[in-house]
This record gives sequence, structure tokens and C-alpha cells, in this order.
Amino acid sequence: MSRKKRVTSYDVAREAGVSQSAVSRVFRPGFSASDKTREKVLEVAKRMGYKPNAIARMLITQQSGIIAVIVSSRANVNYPEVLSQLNKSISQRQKRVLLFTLDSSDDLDELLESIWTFQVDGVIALAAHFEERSLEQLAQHNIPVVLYNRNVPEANANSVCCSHERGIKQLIDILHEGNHRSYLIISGPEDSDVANERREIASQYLTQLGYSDTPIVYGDYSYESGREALARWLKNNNLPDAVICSNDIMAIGVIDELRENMKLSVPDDVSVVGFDGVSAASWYSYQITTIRQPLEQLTKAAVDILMERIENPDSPPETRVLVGKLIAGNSTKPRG
Amino acid sequence: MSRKKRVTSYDVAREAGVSQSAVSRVFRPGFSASDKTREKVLEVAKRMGYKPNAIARMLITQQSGIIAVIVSSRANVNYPEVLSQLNKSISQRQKRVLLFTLDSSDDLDELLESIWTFQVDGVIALAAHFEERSLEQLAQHNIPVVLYNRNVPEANANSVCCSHERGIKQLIDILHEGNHRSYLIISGPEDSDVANERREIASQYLTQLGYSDTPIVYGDYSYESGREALARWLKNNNLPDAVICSNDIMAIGVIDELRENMKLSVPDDVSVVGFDGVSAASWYSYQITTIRQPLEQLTKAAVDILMERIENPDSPPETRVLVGKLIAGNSTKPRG
DNA sequence: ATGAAAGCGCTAACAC
DNA sequence: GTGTTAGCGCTTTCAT
Repeated sequence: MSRKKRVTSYDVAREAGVSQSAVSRVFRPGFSASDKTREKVLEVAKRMGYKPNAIARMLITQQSGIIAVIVSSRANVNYPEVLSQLNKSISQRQKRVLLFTLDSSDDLDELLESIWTFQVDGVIALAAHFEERSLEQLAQHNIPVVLYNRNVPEANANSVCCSHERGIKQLIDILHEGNHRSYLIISGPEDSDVANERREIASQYLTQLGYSDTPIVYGDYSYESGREALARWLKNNNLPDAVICSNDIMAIGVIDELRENMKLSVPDDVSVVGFDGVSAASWYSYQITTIRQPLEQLTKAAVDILMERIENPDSPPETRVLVGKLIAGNSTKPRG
Repeated sequence: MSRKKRVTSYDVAREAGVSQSAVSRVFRPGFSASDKTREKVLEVAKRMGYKPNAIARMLITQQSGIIAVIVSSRANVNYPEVLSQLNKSISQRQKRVLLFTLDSSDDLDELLESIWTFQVDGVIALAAHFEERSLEQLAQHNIPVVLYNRNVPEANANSVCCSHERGIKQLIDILHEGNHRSYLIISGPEDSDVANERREIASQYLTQLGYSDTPIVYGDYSYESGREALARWLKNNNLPDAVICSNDIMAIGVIDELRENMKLSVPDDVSVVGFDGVSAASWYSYQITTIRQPLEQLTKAAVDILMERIENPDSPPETRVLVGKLIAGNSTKPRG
């Protein structure tokens, strides 16, 4: 490895005829140095191609300027987009995103070790398997954490989420007021907090409105699983008035299954609602009635909360719930 | 900041009654220590909660174990997915992904500085504005780089890409053999290498087949831009036999525009082809004839090449071109 | 305002 | 195999 030798602050100091600490100060924002020194140092630094070494700085300041973002590789459809947004927002704060993958809770300890090892300033967790004990461990190390659309009820952790309750109820209200009298719920996978929450809210609210025992079938958030879930149900049961899907992608699958194999049309034969407000949901061929998650605000809130905790570790835990926007699509219409 | 004091290798050494370097050796893979020492050290380390400090290790080894992945925040539709795949693949190699965003070439120097500052082991670049001079600068620092679906012709850099030539020609062959006699190309934005390449190949191949001066209109890869591009064209021109789109999302836009505003049907009135093979392309309501990029293989190849260059900096530059898979959809059919 | 000096926690010769 | 020692490049008192 013939990596060319780095230019260090000592090299610059020697060349500029000042001390090494003078160089250091010039490169630290908010530290004073005479104009003459500053000018000289900057000139020499530029000429020699000196750049402060972030690693050395981290070692001494015990701060890395790095935010760990934990994702699961299981394609939860809109995580990639969330990730992009988070990265954008964190970059603007002069911090960097270091990516960690968590696929099953087996890897949890290894993950925590790795996070700890990197001295990250904070953590944003999107992954489903990130459990309460992880929160405790990070808390012990005073590493602030923000959960994104995750529900870890007992822990009083920082979190941001989209109000599923408000959204689901809005959707069901539309259906109910539109005289839909029989429902089917297509839920996301049981190991997803978000799916469980959306399903339970829907189920309970329907009960409250007088439709008890609304049937539930499960998918895994994917297009195919939406199609299959519906097909499975219709093999032995009648068509409901409305299908409530835990996310848009399954709703799209449902619509396509109805079109292709049942030769039925949405919304004429049955209404379908989704959740998320992904871009495909608004495409002409689907136009799903759904709730759009305020992605940008959610990610921004997550980063805001985290930065606040980094600067001020004693801030009490905070949960910020944002309300999604109802998109009145064309996948629902009043009955009778 | 009341961060609890870290446990260091010295603490463990003292407690275990060995030297600090013994502790260090136990935690370095491939270094020898007697079973007795190893056992003792591991026991104490576990009890005290010791974890080696990656930052300190980086400082001394001059290797960070970090791969910089450069993305642009402009939503190039399938980058998020590429990013997930890369992360997965890099994690498996015991390295980590540090995310960098590059939106315009203005920020280039700042970006390079930052990359250099972090002592990253290697770079994978997806961003459009990552230019040749960046390659040179990184080469000077002996930081290996792999370009992903980027075309920087003069530089003999490492790169992986999907063969656009092979794919586009396959698509056009289908149309040509299906007696399509007039074409419209809807290209991605001009600041995208990939878009330019796809457009030029299509244009030239059509010329070669006898359709010179095939009209070209531009979009930005988005659904809306596909719709608008087609609408703009049809305002003053006749419907072509086939529309060749630079990506699937614009193809989907084109299909929806035809359906909604022109009351025309695909493939009966006009054929449409896309490129990428995103999941939406195969949905029943679109079923686009397209080329599926071998995403997994592409990302794996990128990581393979990079790792090889990290271990062996003198390996000559390598370009790996992978061929996509033709998906014969239902958005094309033979004419007359 | 500036310089000297003491680390941050680790690795890697080098002796033993 | 193990301990000693000298740094990696920086920040940060503490004198001056």
C-alpha cells in the first residue's frame, strides 16, 4: 500500500513558521488567531493540500459527527425514500450517515457493538427488529436514539411517526359514510409494528361502527402478496364492499387481481383503500384513496429531535406525531 | 456531556493482569495469544463491557473499513434500491457504508475533501456530477473508486454497468420485426449519462435500420414528465407506431397519458417500451416490455471490484458490463 | 494570541 | 508468546 504520506498539521506549522496548535486553531471554527497567522496558515495549507484528519479529531473529541441509520434489508417499500431524505437532512447538518443493516434480532448485539465501536453521535432506527433492550443499551452509553415509525410502547424513547389512527379512521369514515357494509382487511406482516398498528386500529374502529369480526388476511406489504391475499379470501368468501389495505402497494395488487382474475372493477364493484401515499398510488391507472405520509416532515422531525438530544443529552424523551394527508382517489365510491 | 467513561484496553489489561498489547492482540483477528491469555482477556472484557475503539484503530492503521457511497438526492428512481443492495453487500464484507450526497458539481471539492478526511477505504459513485477530475484526485490519494452505471469515457476507471446497447437493440428489434414503422424516443434528462447513452443508441440503431431522424423529446425520468413529453409531442404530430422510453417510469406515464387523455390503448394503438425492469413495470395494469437490469449482480460486481482494489491497489482498472434480461410484456404487439 | 506538552485508544515493531 | 515503547494526527489546557 503505497498511499502517499498525508500532510499533517505539523507539516503546515513548520512551513508556515508557527506552532502546530496555531494550525489547529485556524481550522477550528470559533477559535481565535490573529489575522496574520490565519492568513499565512491557510495559504500554506492550501498550497500543501492539507486537510484536517477527521479520524484524529474524532479520537480526541470523542465525537464522530456520524449518525447511524439502521435499516432492514427486507424491502419495506418506502424505506429507501426515507433513507434518501434522512441523508439529505443529516448532510445539511454537517453530519454523515453511516448505514447499518439489521435483519433479525440475532444480529442485534453485534450491531450495537459496531455502533458503539464507531462512536456515533446518535442513532435513527427504522428497522423492525430493533427492540427495547437495544434502547437501554444505547441509553447506557448516552447515545441518543430516535425511532422512525416504530412503536416501542413501554420505552419512553424519542420517536416520530405518522398518525395511523387519524388516517385509518378518516379512510374508514369515507367508506362508512359511503354505505359500505362489509369489509375485508389486508394487513401487513405480523412482525411489523406499523402493520399491526394499522390493522388493530382498523379492526377496532370497524367494531365501534358496528362491524364486528371484520375478517383479516395477511400479506407482506408486497404487490404479489396483496393479490394473493385477496385471491385466497375470495375462493371461499363473498366480495366485500370495501378492502382496507395496510399499504398502497398491496392495494395496487388487490386492484390488479380484481381486474385480471375476477374481471371486476374498482370502484364500481368494490372500493379499495391503501396507506402511505407512494407515488404509484396516484398514477392514473390506480388513483388510490389513501393517506399520504408526510415523509419530508417526518424525516426532518427525526433529525431535529436527534440533534437536540446530541447537543443537550438531558432533554426529556419526545414523540412527535404528524398527521398524514387524505388523498381522495378514485378507488372508492359510495354504495347503494 | 456526562458520557460515561469508556472502558479501554488498558482497563482490561490491568484487570486481567496482562499487558495492554496482549488485549489488543486478542481482539485482532489472526494474531496469536496463548489460550490462557485469550480466555482471561475475553472474560474480563466481557465483564467490563469493553469494545475496541474503531476510531483509534483507524487512526493508526490508516484504514477506516468505511466505503463512501456517493448518491445524488435527485430521485433517480432506482438508486434507493441500488443503495440498499450495496449496503447489504458491503455489510457482508464487514465494511460499512458512509453516505455522501452530491447534487451539483459545485460541491465536488467539498465532497472530495470530506471523503479524504474520513480516510475511506474506497468509493462507489452513483451520482451524475461525479466527474473525471474527481477520479484523478482520488487516484492521487490511492483511494479506489468504482463507478456504477456511469460513463466517464476517457478515464480508465473501474466501473460496472448494464449493457444499454444490447438491451436497447433487443427492444428495437422486437418493434422493428413487429412492423413498427414510425418511432418516438422519450429520453431522460441530458445531465444523465445513462439517459444520453440510451438515447444515442436508440437513435443510431434506428437510423441504421432505415428510420433516420427519429424524433426525440425529453423528460426527467419521472412519471409526470413521461406524460407531459408525450402530450407535448402529440399536440403537433401524429401518433407513432412505437414509443421508446429511457426508463420504465416514463413508459408508465406514457401509457397513462394515452389512456386518460387520448383514449388510446396500449398495445393496440401504439407500442411502448421502457428500460430498467422496476417492479411496477410488471404490474398487470402496465406489463411493460422492458429490459430488467441485473441489480443484484451489478451491485455485487461493484463491491467485488472495489474490494479487490482495496486489497491490491495495483490491479488494473476493470469494467464489467452485465447484460439485462428482456421482459416480453404486453405493451407491444406486431403491427399490420 | 501563541507555543509546549499531555493525551485520545489503539497498533506494530522490537526486544525479551 | 508477551511486554515495552513509540507513535497515528489531532485538541486542549496551561504558561508565557
